Amino acid sequence: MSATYRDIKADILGKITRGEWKPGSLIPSELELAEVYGAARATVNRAMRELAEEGIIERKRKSGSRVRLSPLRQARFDIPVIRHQIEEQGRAYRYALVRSEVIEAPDWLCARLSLPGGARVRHLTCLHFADGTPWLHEDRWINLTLLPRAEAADFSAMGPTEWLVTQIPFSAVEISISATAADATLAAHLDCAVGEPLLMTERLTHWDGQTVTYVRLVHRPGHRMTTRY
Amino acid sequence: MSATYRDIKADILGKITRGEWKPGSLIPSELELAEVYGAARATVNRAMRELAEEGIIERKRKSGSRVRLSPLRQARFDIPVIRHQIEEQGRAYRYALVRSEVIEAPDWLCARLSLPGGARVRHLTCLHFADGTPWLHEDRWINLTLLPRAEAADFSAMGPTEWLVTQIPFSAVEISISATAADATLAAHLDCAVGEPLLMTERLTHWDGQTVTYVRLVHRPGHRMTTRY
DNA sequence: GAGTGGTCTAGACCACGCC
DNA sequence: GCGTGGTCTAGACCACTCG
Repeated sequence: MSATYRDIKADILGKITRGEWKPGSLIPSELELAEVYGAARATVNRAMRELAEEGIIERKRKSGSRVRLSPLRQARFDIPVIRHQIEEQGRAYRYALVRSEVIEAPDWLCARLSLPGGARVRHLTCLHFADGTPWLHEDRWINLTLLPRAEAADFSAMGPTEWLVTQIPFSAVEISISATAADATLAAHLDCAVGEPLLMTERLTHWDGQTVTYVRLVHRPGHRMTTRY
Repeated sequence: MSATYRDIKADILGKITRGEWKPGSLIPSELELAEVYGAARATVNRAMRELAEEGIIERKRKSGSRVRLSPLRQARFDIPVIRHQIEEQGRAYRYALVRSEVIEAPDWLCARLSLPGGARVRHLTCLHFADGTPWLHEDRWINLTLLPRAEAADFSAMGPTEWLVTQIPFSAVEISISATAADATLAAHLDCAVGEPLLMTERLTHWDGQTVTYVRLVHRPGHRMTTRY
């Protein structure tokens, strides 16, 4: 009798995946579908809206809704808390602080963070292990002008990522993924050969228009980021 | 007077980013917020639902909604159509078919695609250029058992990706990102040194429970995937 | 049991975008 | 203009879950 928005969404998605409604073709209007399914228009609207958000259909006022030609626009990757990611695999997590210093930001960092020359930053190098083998190398820079508390904080037991989420309420983030070659330091820390290709994630965290912290995470050799949709 | 769900969402997000509502703390119920904002509960519900989808808050029946402790769960990356990605930069797109063959799937491919031994596949190697410089190397395998039309298709002018979207209505996809080292072939095609670290995207496309196609996209040296949220 | 979110309805008005 | 999606409302019932 009463179709839920999930039923309707699944049914429409079925018609698309089975090829009954082909890419580029027009889908009946919300009013028509509401009648077909015996539901309110708001219910049909929610089903269609979610399909649009997922990149399966395109909607335009007056012209109606169409099945998208290229079936997708975006992929979502989970950003795990490192400790959880490792523990979910049933492996033991261990954290180690390798190096900690307070310095004047080098030029490349000033450029990256839009900092004035001579700004002081805390620079940390940390390692994350899974069952004793290196999992992730973390190079973290914290802007002390914006977060002076970071100068005195103790990162020997708690990693900077975990500490930072307790300090910064919420923030705009820019994430970048690329490939890099292991230099001597990375090779030693990640237990791999110099020159080995490694997956690198960089994150810039903004707050109130300024950059609070920059982190460069280099994953163990062979690491993959995977997602389904 | 009348607050839209966008207004409400922005206002709540503001309270969270400004630290008025701290991570872990309880947010007023929908009913209370509806009164505060002078809106219907459905309107508040939509604002809160979207904040939950974006990983900003957590909701549970009876216990209510809380600001998440770790402010995020996922990042979205746009999956561009290569041609568009290049043309949006104001650069000229060019496609080239490097190699095409129909073969029995090698063992590693059978394993990856859950194919029976001896299954025939079409294997294509293509290059995508931006302003004449190599942008992306594409290694594509198409399961001919599921898509026999692919055997006769001509990929000299149209890339397999563009052709496939016209053939497969919609599909489940698995995406994987990793770092790889350039071998001699890749180095020649992408005009870089052997051993250079390169970002690789792999995609498995399923249809009706079976794998239709597998593609390995290797990006030009220094390529970054970037997103904000 | 009772509070909270999850969803549906019927109706309404608005905004965009073709014609 | 007018059709389509975008959103809001007021009210309702249900489902989960905590005490």
